[in-house]
Amino acid sequence: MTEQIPPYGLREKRSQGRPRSAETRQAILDAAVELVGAREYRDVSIDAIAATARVGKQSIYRWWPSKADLVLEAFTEHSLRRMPPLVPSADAFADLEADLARFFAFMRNDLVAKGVRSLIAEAQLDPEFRAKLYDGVHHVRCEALRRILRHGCALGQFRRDLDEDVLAHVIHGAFWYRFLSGTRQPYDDGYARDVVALLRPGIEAQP
Amino acid sequence: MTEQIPPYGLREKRSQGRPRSAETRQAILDAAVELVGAREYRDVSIDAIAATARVGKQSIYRWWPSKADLVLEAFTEHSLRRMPPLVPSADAFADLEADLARFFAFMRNDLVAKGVRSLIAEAQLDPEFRAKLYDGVHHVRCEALRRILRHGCALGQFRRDLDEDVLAHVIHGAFWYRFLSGTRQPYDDGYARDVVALLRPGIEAQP
Amino acid sequence: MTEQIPPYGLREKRSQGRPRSAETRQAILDAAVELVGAREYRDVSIDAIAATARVGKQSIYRWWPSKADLVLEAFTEHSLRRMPPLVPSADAFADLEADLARFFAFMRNDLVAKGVRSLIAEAQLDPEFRAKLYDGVHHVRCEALRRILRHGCALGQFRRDLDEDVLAHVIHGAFWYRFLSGTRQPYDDGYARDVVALLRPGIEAQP
Amino acid sequence: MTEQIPPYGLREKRSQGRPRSAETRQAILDAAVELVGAREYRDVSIDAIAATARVGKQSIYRWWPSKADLVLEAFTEHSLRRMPPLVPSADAFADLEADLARFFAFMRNDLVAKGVRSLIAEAQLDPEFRAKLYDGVHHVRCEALRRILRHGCALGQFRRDLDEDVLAHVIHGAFWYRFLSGTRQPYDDGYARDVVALLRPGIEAQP
DNA sequence: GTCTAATCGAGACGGTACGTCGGGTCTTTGA
DNA sequence: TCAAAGACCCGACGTACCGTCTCGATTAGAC
Repeated sequence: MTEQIPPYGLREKRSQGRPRSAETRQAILDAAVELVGAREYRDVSIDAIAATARVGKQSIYRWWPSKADLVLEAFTEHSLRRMPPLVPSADAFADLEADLARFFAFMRNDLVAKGVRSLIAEAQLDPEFRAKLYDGVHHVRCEALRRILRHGCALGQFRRDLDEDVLAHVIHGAFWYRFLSGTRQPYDDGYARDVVALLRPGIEAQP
Repeated sequence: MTEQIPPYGLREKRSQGRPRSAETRQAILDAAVELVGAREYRDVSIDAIAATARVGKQSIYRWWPSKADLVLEAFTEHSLRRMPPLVPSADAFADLEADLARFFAFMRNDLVAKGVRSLIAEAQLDPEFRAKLYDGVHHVRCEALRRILRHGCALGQFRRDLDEDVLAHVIHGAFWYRFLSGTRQPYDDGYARDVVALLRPGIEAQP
Repeated sequence: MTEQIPPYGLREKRSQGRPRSAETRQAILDAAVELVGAREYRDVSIDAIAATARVGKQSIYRWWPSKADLVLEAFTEHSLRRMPPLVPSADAFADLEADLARFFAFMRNDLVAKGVRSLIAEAQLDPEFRAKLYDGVHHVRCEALRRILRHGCALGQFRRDLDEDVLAHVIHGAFWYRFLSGTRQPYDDGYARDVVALLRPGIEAQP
Repeated sequence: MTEQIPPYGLREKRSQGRPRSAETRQAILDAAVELVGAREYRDVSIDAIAATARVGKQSIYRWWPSKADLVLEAFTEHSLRRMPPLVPSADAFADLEADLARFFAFMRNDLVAKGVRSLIAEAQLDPEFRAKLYDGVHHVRCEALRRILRHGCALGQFRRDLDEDVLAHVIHGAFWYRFLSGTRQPYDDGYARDVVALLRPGIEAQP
């Protein structure tokens, strides 16, 4: 995720000196999630995270370059990784709709939504972080979608000449637009169905 | 736009006292655009805007409740309003693609992109501002799209049973995803063509 | 005292902008004296002074370059200026002894001693501040002594060929040594008498 | 010197385990002197001393309770002990002047002066350390002076009824005042001569 | 032609958070 | 047990902005 800092436990060489404390790390991540849930992201200060985690501020700055990076890692561990991959069925269109519906449901969780919104905001203000977020969130989702697309091609349901990127971005865009724009229309099961229905004729392999 | 404070010149009754200075107002808006262009939005402080505009800080707070509202108004006047409506032709699909391509080109301008990114970021962190931004930006674009859709229906090119909202959000989402997610794929004329081509079978009226 | 910052109320031009608040200034000085009295100088943080004075930290940094400068001004106003000049009598030796005894008594006050010790400490660590402290404290005392010396010469009690600086430094040194060195011998009326008695033969005009 | 911790090599029983490294001890003391010479005492951190000495921080804290104690020991070994006792001559006044002049010259060394100033500063802020410093520095000097006084008495040059403490403090005060107060007058051979000359009539045994 | 009240530039004010530094302790590995 | 390394908790630092306030100086309409 955050490329500079390898995930805890994976550093190649046990360097000398006192090793990093796993309790401290987890306390910080937990505090971050808790506070982002409890108040506006803007109003979550590093000071408050440190105080909540009963940790020195330096222990945060030692391992994460910014609040955004910390929150990204916190939410990645807390929730974003918790969406298990979909098991493909015999109907790729159904899989597509199910995957969308499942993702929509996942994002309707208030805590998750709040965290993701914060990350999106941060990403707009910092191109470097935008890249990190792409790798950590968007890229993962795109891969999931791509798997369904290839499965649909293999099943013969989808056209062979589809541009995967365009399709993936249109489908995901449908979600992100409703999530980010402030429109009041929901991203629910019905929306998932409508989106797939709208795109189906453009995707479907001709008989 | 900023609901609390009606746009300059529209307040019903100017009670006695010194009237608002138009130069001051414009200097503030200009300074805001200039500074957002020159550095990162988060590094643009109200103090800096006031100093650049050679204006007292109070003169900013008197008329705009926050930096975000100021920047929204500044960019609305500076650029967002500058996109004239498209004149409909005999081919609604061509109109759709042209409108998209035109909007993409508009957003490829660095200054505009920077301003819009800032506003999107702010909108994620503040639900109230999200609503303002929807009215000021997204709603306007949706209306433009709707006009094309209705024209397409009138021409008999588009299906009558389309859900305008779903279609508008899918189309716009295609743009916003590429703009916001950090993916490296461009939003250019080719993308506009691809998006319309992908959706065409789902939109087109059946013979 | 602090040369950069003219004493409050003496700045030549009423510059534009909100004028400096006298209440704020006094609250800061009072808080400084109070806290230096209540705990060790080292443990008096700028944060604590600001909090005690119910004042923003910036309001301290705006007017004093360091804690030492603040404490110097605070104690100058609080106590160091409070020692009224001695009225010369017909016996310059008695005047000398009385002035010393009076100064000793003044410095036996715990609060004053604590403040002065802090300032001496700071002065050792910072040559610039040492100069400020010399002007504000040592120089003032030297002047008082010089006045007595000249008076003694005028009366014909003191030798004419005395080196004022040497004499002043020997006399003051007698005090500062006991005050600063950590010796347990007191600086009391008896010590004032002994010092004057020891020096008398070297000072006295020969018949 | 540092009462809690007996000088290296004097602890009665070295219990089992790895013994203290003399190289480590010396490296720390050397680093302390080097850094105090190179920058301001207040800017010399324990971290920096440890890094310069290529030593763990704990190895410092294990043996010295504070930076001040470390610097006191470092300078005691480095320089303060290096002033050999004066050999008494047949003229106690000349001895007195020579001893003063020699001490002045010693303190005119920049490195020594910097170290001593630091220690004096620390002593003002910490009564406990003040006592240590008195024992380590002031008391030693007082003893040297006392020896000259007694020699002068034995020779019949000095009055028998002198108060040793008063005299010692006046003489030493003459130095410390010029050293500590920030006055620009020097503590040189001439000053030594002037001080002794001023005091001579008060000291000299009456014929 | 005053009077009056809001506006203007300027900048001080009470706050909050920042990211860094240093102190003194603790926990590893290794000698 | 000591030593080097360095992570840990803690608290202070000095700075940057925030949004509010208080000045003197303007300004145009109301009287």
